[in-house]
Amino acid sequence: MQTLQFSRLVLDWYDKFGRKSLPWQQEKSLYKVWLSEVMLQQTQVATVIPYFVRFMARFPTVTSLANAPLDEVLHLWTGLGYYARARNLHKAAQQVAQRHGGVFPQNFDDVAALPGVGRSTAGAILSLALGQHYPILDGNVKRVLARCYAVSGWPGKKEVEKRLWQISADVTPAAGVAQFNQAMMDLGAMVCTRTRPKCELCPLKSGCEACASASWASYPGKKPKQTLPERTGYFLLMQHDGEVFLAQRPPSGLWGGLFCFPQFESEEALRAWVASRSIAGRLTQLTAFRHTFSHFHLDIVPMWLSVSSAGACMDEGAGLWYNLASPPSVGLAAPVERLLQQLRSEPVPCCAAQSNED
DNA sequence: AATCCGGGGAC
DNA sequence: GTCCCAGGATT
Repeated sequence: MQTLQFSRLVLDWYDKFGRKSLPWQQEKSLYKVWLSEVMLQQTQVATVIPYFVRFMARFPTVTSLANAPLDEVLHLWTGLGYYARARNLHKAAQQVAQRHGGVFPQNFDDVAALPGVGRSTAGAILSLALGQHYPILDGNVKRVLARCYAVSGWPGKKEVEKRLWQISADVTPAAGVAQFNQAMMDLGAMVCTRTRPKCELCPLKSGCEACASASWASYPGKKPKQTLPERTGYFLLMQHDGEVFLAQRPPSGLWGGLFCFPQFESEEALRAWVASRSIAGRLTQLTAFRHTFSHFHLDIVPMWLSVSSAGACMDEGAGLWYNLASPPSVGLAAPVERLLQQLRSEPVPCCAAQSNED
């Protein structure tokens, strides 16, 4: 299919069926588009919307975001995942404030230099907000192009990704880039879906190689699957009245900057930690559960401990006594949030309440 | 080039 | 349960 024909079909389809009323499409600005694009990395639209609305209400400008404490940014990000995005977002806002006088940059290299912004996100920001001529390559575009041009192989492979970028650049028109790029994402999300694509509704039906051969299921190629390793984590739920102790994770890595229960690789290590601090009380094991990451399973064993006084725990790194009734604005990992919720609904776990096990 | 980084939705 | 999603940073 000619590239000019390709873009015309896509643009005509966008006029009729494309999305034009998403929150970040209203009174469009570089700041809104940037924020939405970062939130949308590896995250679906429906999940992002409430987070985006809360963020815009709390941080209406890039400067207000730059001036906020990182803990508050992480707090608003809690549950959205990939927390490095929030740390990068905050750092990028400060970069805009310092290097660009609080005005979001409009030059590709400046935008791509912001932490958390790569080639695709930079292209999306400048094309969607300003109509600058840049291609994008997100999961939606990859799927549409891989099928239309029968590009085989997993896009995680360098060679495959390079080919898709080339095609994306080829089909992206000089005029109407904003509508075109939005349309490609809409097509991937609404028509050219992962399973059961609605080919009869697709403007590219006539030229799509996968449709012609009924082979949409083969594109894009799947990631070679691996069995996830299993690990066990013992969480210490140390409680004093209505407060539980949380320690802050190191700034980078898994759950970076978030507040979590002190975690140990074994029950012995946990007991040793408690004993070395002369903390008295009886440990009670709560119901264990599994939390799965993209690259391993974590079996979590919560160990509850009631203590008589709150203190003497601020030894290594930042820690805080988290008040269950009036929670501070800090970032929490999903399983920690879950356990805190459990403590709220069952203030005194089973056997510690001197009740029988049945 | 390969690995790391989450949580949730769709199925 | 599995797969994958509006990817980027790190090594």
